[in-house]
Amino acid sequence: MKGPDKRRVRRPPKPKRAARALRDKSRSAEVRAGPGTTRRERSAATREAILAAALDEFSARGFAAARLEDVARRAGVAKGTIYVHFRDKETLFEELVRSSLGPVVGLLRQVPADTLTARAFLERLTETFAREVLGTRRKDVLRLVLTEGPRFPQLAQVHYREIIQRALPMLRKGLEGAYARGELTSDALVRFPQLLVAPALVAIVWDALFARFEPLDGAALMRAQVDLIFGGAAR
Amino acid sequence: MKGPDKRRVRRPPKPKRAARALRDKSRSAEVRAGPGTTRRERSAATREAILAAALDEFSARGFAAARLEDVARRAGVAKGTIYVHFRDKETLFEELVRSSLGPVVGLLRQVPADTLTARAFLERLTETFAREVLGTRRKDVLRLVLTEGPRFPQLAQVHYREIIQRALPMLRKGLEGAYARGELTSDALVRFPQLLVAPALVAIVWDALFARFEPLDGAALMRAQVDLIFGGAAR
DNA sequence: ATAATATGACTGACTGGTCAGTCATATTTG
DNA sequence: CAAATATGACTGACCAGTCAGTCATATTAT
Repeated sequence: MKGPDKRRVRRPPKPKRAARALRDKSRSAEVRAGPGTTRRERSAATREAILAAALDEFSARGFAAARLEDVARRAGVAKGTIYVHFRDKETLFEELVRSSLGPVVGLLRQVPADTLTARAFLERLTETFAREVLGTRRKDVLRLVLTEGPRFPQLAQVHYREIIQRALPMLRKGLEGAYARGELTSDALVRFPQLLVAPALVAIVWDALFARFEPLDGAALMRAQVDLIFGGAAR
Repeated sequence: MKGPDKRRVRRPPKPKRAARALRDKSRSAEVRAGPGTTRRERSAATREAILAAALDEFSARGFAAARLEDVARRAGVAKGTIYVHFRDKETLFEELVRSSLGPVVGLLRQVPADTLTARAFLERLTETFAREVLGTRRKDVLRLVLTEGPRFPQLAQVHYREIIQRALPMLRKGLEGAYARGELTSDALVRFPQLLVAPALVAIVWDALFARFEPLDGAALMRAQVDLIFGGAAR
C-alpha cells in the first residue's frame, strides 16, 4: 500500500547520516546504562527511558495528542527506536500501564486481614496505597488509566481482571469478618468496597484539575475516610 | 507535505454544489426546530443539535480524537455550520460544558441546610446530584471534565470558581453546624467535604471502564456513603 | 590474540493519510 | 433583495509508522 521503491531509485548520495548523532555521546545508549554494560542491559535501559518519557508526554498531552517524536526526543533517542522496542503507540501505552501498576496489587495483598483489627487493616491498606501509588509516578499512570481507559477496552478489561477482581474480593472478605464481629457498624463498605478507594481517585482527579488553586492531600483524604468508617472514634 | 497543487489545477466547473443537500428537508433547520418558528429559534435549535452531537462524539472518542466532520454529520449539518455557531473546536467544548453543568450548582444550593437534620440534608443533596447528574447526560459532561480538564486550564479554572468554590463552602457550612450539634461523630467531613462527592466520581469512572463487566449503581453508592457517615444508623 | 564476519540497536528522511479551519458560493427568510 | 444562515471542497499543517542504511559490539574463525 505504498511506494517502497521510489526511494531506492532516486536515492541521492546523502553520505553519513547518523555519524554525528552517534558520535554525540550525550544521547547514546551508553549514557542511559552506563559503561561496562552488555548490549542487553543497554537495550533495556533504552526501553525504560522510552517508557519514562512516554509517561511524561502522555500525562502532559493525553494519549491522542502526545507526539511520538517528543517522546523520542525526551528519551534521547530517535523516533524509529521506539518502534524497535514497541509495536506501535498503543502498545507503548499498554506496556507503560502494565509495568507500572502490575506490581501494586501484590503489595496490597500482603497486608494480612486476619491478624489485625479492622481499623488497623484498613489503615495499613490506605497507607500502602498512599505510599506506593499517590506518592509515586504511579499516580500519573493511574490517572491515565482513568482518563484514557474508556478508549482502550482491552486495557480496561485487563485492569478489571488483574486489579479489580483480585483486590475487591480480598477487601470484601476482610470486611465481612469485621462486620460480623461488630467492628463495623454499617454494612455499606461490605456492599461497596469501592468506597475505600474513592478518596484516592478524588485526590488524583482533584490534583490534575485544581492543585494550583487549592492543593489536596490524598493520604489525609484517605485517612479521613477511614475515620468516617469508624465513626470518628480515635484509634 | 504532499502535492497541494494538482487539485487546484484540475478544477472542474462544479455548478450547484449544495443544491441537493439543502433541498433534502431531512437535514434542514426546519426539522430541528419545527415549522412556524422564527429564524432565531431555528438557529438556536441548530446550535443545540451541534452541542448534543459534540457530546456524543467527544464522549466516544475524547476531545483530541473526535472529528468535527462526525459531529456535523451527527447533527445533520455541514462542517462549516459548526463554525457559524462556535469559534473553534475548543470553544465548542467549553460551551458544551458550561451550558450543561452551569445550572447544577443552583439546584444544589436550593437544598436548605438549616431546616433539616444533617442526615436529611445530605440525603437531599445526594438525591439531587444523583438525579440531576448521574441520571442524565450531564454525567457524560462531567466525565469529560474529569478526563479532558487537565488539558484545558481555562476550563478547570472556571469550574473551580463556578462550581467548587460555590458548592464546597455551602456544604462545609451545613456540616459545621451538624458537627457542633453532635449530629456527626467525626469531623472528617467538615475537613474534607469532597468525601461526599467521592462516590459519585467513582461511579462515573467505574461506569466508563467496567460497566460491561460489573455495573455499579451510582445512586446506591452515594447512599452507602451517607450510611457510612452516620455509622449505619437507619434513617 | 586478532582479524573477519554477523548482529541488531539505532537513526531520520520520507510517505500516506488525517483533520481543523477557511471561504467562495448557495440558500432561505424577514 | 439584503442579511442571515448554511454548505462542502479545499488547504496547510501535522504525525504515526516505515525502512534503507550506519555503526558499535558480539561472535566466530584463523
